[in-house]
Amino acid sequence: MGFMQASTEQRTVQANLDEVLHEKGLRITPQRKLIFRIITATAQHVSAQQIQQELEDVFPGISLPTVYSTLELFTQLGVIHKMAINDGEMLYDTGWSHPHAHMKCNRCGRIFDLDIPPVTQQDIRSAASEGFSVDSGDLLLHGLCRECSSKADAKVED
Amino acid sequence: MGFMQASTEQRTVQANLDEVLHEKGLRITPQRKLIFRIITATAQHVSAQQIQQELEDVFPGISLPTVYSTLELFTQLGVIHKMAINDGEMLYDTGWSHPHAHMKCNRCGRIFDLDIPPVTQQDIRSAASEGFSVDSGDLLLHGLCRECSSKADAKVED
DNA sequence: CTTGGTGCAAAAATTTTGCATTCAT
DNA sequence: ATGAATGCAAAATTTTTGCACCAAG
Repeated sequence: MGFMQASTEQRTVQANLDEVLHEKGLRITPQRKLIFRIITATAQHVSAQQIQQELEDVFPGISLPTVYSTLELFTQLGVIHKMAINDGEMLYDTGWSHPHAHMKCNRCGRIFDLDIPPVTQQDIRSAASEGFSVDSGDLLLHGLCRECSSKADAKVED
Repeated sequence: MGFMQASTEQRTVQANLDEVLHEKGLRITPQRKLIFRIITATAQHVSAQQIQQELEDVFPGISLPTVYSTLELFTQLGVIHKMAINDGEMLYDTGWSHPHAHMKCNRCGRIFDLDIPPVTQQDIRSAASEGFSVDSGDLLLHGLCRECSSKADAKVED
């Protein structure tokens, strides 16, 4: 449970990835480093497609299967967090960013990060009382973002 | 726990659907009634495929597109609640069941209902302070269910 | 009757799998 | 050198779309 800032600690974070990979006897490939860098550099969560799109700029020729396998690896290593928010699309966050909830705007469809703890100690205790041991959790709020709230009769733009 | 009995309240709920449909000038078709009945009769959330599978037993020949369009209609009418929990799969709950969180077991993959309010007043206030107006929300906890907790070295069975 | 809903088939979109090639160690 | 990771293509899944037919109001 060590949280760190995304920008200033970038080097540390990158080192952390190398360390984790090395510990597990996994290879430190440029693809893995780049994919990880994109995720950590992005303030908000990203989708697999977004990652592949950004990769095209700096490292053309990376395939989606590689992106997916890397994301799956990172998820299992615990360095990123995977969640189903958009309809059939998985989104990815840094695993050691401080816990936050997500907000999906019903009008524009965008997803925002909210500085709200998604899981409370109360949640964990309540779940435990029903026999569940909680490891992590995602809170997705639905409603209207600031922009869409102000223009009450806006249309869907995404 | 906390859910309506399939038989006692079923009529009321069913009447509620008819009412909503009638109010909006929408047709009350046997497919819609059946799909709705399945969702309300199911203690837990269901997927589109589960619904279609159950439909096959009592009303063979219902197509998945019909299931989806009906689910989408119900969602927009507010009589059911749609959420992305399983990887690329949407799950559906009754819209007027009392709010509850969901728990996904990392081992067996099953999803359980938890008697925990997914969204707190604090969440709503916090979101409002950032300019968001919250309409609803989903809380998905990850961890181990009771069964999988007890048998520590169990395998994935779903 | 008339409009809207259903069913079928095919398309779209996201994620997964298999295998030959390449590269990190 | 060697075995794991990548890239490509194709498959698997879930969801959406278009059109002809049928049924609810």
